[in-house]
Amino acid sequence: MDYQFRDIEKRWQKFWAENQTFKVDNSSAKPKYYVLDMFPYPSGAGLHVGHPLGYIASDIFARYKRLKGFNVLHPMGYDSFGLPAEQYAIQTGQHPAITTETNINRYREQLDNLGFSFDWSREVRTSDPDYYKWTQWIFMQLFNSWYNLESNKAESIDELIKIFENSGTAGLKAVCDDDVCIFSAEEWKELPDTEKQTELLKYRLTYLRESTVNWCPALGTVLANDEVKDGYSERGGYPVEQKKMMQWSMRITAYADRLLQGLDGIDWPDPLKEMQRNWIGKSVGALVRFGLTPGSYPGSLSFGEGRGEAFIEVFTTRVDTIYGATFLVIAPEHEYVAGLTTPEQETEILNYIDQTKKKTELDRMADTKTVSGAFTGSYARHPITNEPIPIWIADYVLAGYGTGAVMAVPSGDQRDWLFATKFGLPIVAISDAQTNLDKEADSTKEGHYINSGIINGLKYKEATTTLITKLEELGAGKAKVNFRLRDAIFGRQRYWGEPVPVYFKDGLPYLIDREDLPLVLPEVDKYLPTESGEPPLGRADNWKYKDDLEYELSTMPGWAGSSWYWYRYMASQEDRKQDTFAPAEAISYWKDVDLYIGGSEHATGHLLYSRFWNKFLKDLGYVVEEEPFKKLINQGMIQGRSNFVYRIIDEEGRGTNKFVSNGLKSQYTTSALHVDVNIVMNEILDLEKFKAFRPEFANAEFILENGKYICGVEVEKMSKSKFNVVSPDDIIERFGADTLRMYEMFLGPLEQSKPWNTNGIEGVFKFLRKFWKLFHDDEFNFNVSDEEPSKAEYKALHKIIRKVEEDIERFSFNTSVSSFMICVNELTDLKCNKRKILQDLVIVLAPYAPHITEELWSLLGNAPGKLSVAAYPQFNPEYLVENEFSYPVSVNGKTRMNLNISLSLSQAEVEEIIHANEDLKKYLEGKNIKKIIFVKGKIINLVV
RNA sequence: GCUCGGAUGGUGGAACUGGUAGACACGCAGGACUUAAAAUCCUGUUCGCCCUAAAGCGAGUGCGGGUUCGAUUCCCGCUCCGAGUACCA
Repeated sequence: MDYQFRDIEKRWQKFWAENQTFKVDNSSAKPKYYVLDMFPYPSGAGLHVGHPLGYIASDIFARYKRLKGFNVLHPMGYDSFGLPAEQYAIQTGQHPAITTETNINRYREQLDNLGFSFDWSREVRTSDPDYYKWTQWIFMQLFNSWYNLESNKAESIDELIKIFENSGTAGLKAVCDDDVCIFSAEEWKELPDTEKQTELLKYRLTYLRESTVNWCPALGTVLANDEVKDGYSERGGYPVEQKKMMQWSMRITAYADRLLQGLDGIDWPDPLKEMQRNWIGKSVGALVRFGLTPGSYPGSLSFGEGRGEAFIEVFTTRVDTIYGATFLVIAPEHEYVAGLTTPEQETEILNYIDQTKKKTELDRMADTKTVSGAFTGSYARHPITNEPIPIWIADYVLAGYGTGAVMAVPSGDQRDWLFATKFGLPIVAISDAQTNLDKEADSTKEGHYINSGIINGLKYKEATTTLITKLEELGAGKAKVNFRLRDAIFGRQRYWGEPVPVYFKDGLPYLIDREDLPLVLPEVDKYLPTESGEPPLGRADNWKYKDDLEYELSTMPGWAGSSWYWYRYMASQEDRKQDTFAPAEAISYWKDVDLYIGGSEHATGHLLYSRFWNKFLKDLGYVVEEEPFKKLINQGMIQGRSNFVYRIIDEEGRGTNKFVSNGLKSQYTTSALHVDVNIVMNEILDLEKFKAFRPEFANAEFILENGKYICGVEVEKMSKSKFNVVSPDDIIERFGADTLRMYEMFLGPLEQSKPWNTNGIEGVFKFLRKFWKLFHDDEFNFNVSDEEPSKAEYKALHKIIRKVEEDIERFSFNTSVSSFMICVNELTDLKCNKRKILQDLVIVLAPYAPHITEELWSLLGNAPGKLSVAAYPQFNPEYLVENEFSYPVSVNGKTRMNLNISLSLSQAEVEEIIHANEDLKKYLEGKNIKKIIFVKGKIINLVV
């Protein structure tokens, strides 16, 4: 029989499922290897051909590692909470759980058709109560923890209470809110319980606090920073505004430094690490206080009382430029603005604030060129020179970063320079290396300081340390590290997410008892906010803890369930009966993910949150590794490739039913129409299928070139409306899963983005048929010989054994597909049907094309299903040893001819051959050979 | 603006530490088999020059320069495309 891929693939997929071929144990004499894919959100559209790219790569890797003798954990699951199912529920009333279930079944079918070697017994679904029980449990651990900067890790809140009881806040180094109280042990003990709880909330790693959030009215929920793109929601593209709300947050900032440092030790793509570094945004600098002498401003600022004079605190990364600070700028939202504004300036300031408020986030971003601001009328004192410094407000200073106030150094900072120039403020040079100050600012760190009091004549490094010491002496400043990273908002006013396991008493949040987990999502009549604007959970009947206390109505964000899921996979079905998210033995066996494959769009979301939760769980001793994902590969995005037909437009500008081929379209007035890519092959339109594509095309006429209708091409996002979605199901139906797997790899480097193009898939299909043919005679009878292979046959085999090893280890899957083709072409030419060659070749190819190789493996008489645990053949370099090499001989770097020369010869002997060679003479034309470059096994180059 | 990628035939791409540029495949052209088509197989296919072929010559990895016996690969300067990020003090 010819290669019957449909029958073979179905049969082996069934065999693997029935025999649980890829089920893995949590213990083994073999070394462990954990290969993980980013689990999908099961969307209603199903998988398109771009989705499996990463899964195919990871499956090849997992299968290869099994052959190499590893105990491989390779699981799959679903990130099944999310907005689309809920939006669908709002429109149709269908419960999101039902939609999700349907979509998951469809995904599963599609994944099964690709022949992946997942251990499905370990599947997880984040929306499953047995799973989100543990998401809620982790939330509870975070609530019960604080971050101790002394030990530099998270500790139990009970420890903090003990500290308060023993010594109050004295000497405490903790990550906490800015407004924590200072108290002694005695004062603490005197506090009523509600106040104790209020205070503790300021330390908890997940906490409730009034904060400015990204509110999306259209979605009716808050969004995290990474879910907002250019002022619009990432999902749906709705406008997002800033709003103050009581919100659950995660104190990820406590881990900022560890998240930054951890990047150095992990094998991730550099651009991705760089994105995380930028997102964390560490800047090293100083906090400096500019004093406000009582009477120098009109308002009565109460903030300084009892603690010395009032001051404005600024953050700067260039404390060395402090002598160049000629004014201060504070954000329009800064809390002192009202207190600092003099009566004369009041109108101007109020106008300016008004103006700023009207600007949307987007305007503010787009319009970075216009300089605007207003003078408060008040002055602060320079901390070192005591000179009076005017205080301005301007919207280029952001309330949310640093202290919301900056010292403006117009000679060293371009924005400050523009501001000073516009408003006529002084620009003072501070370095002898500064040039062109009348044209622009110069932020150089070179040169020696001038006009700079105690640092005159010094260079950058000494100046900085000198100043910080001085400021500390004066009590006017200190070194400070600032991060751009904000705490992560954790609540969503949505239905389809994990309920927060919290109830309220006297307005304060308390955790439910652990025994009451999971807190199961209640039924609601509608998936919309309540009439009073409460989240959908407010609609649930009797949604009260112990029938009495109000539950939290927000649910958790999409990233909650995905921030720890790789640990749940470590728990087998048996393990999941235990009362733990994963047994300690399983965690200490699997430890971490050795290889993680997924898209780079998760750089500042999932991949950062996961690292945060992992570090937290490590602090508490539940997991063993500081970093969860040792090696990470970003697969490229597969874009769509749209095809177009060109409809001719008549004189009146109406579309006709006549279509012109791409090459001739310039001779007519046309409009381009998307045409379904599935009826186009190699840009040639299938005319009959086109006529059937839509009723109005049934009588379409065509103007052809060379008898064919050639379509236009453009690269766009893959989407239904562009008719460029290619489904893996169709490809598998036509060519089989093995062909699809190999073709997706053959398309190009894994990490590179590329448009999907079905042109060329036949090359891979032909390859598999040729491979099948090696094992069969012309009548397709299985025909394998036990004869001893020739040297050439061994050579072909061992070349591929080594090549595939090298390629897989460096994730270069496309090149090994080429090499397989070369190998099969060679063996076909050699008419090789020797078992000793073919059996090993079956093993080497198995990770790429698992179905056809399983079939041939059992046809060769081996135990069915044991291919996946066969041993990868041992590479023997002896078969590749050559004693002659065809040297390219070049003259002045230009290759002229090839010469077969024994590899054992020395340079002197080779030179002799060169000098004696007649054919070379014509290239020399009497010129003298100055030098002969000879690289053994590579090249001979004559310099003349 | 800043950061990070990338640019090689008609197309996808290969060339791993500087050593024969264009592997492998698609497409295209021609041929064999066939009544015909499909399938399969064979030959050619970077561009230019030479009537054609063989042979040969010249150019050639976005552009300009450099290092080197030798550069797709290393260095400097630019152009274009893509991604991320943005008054971050």
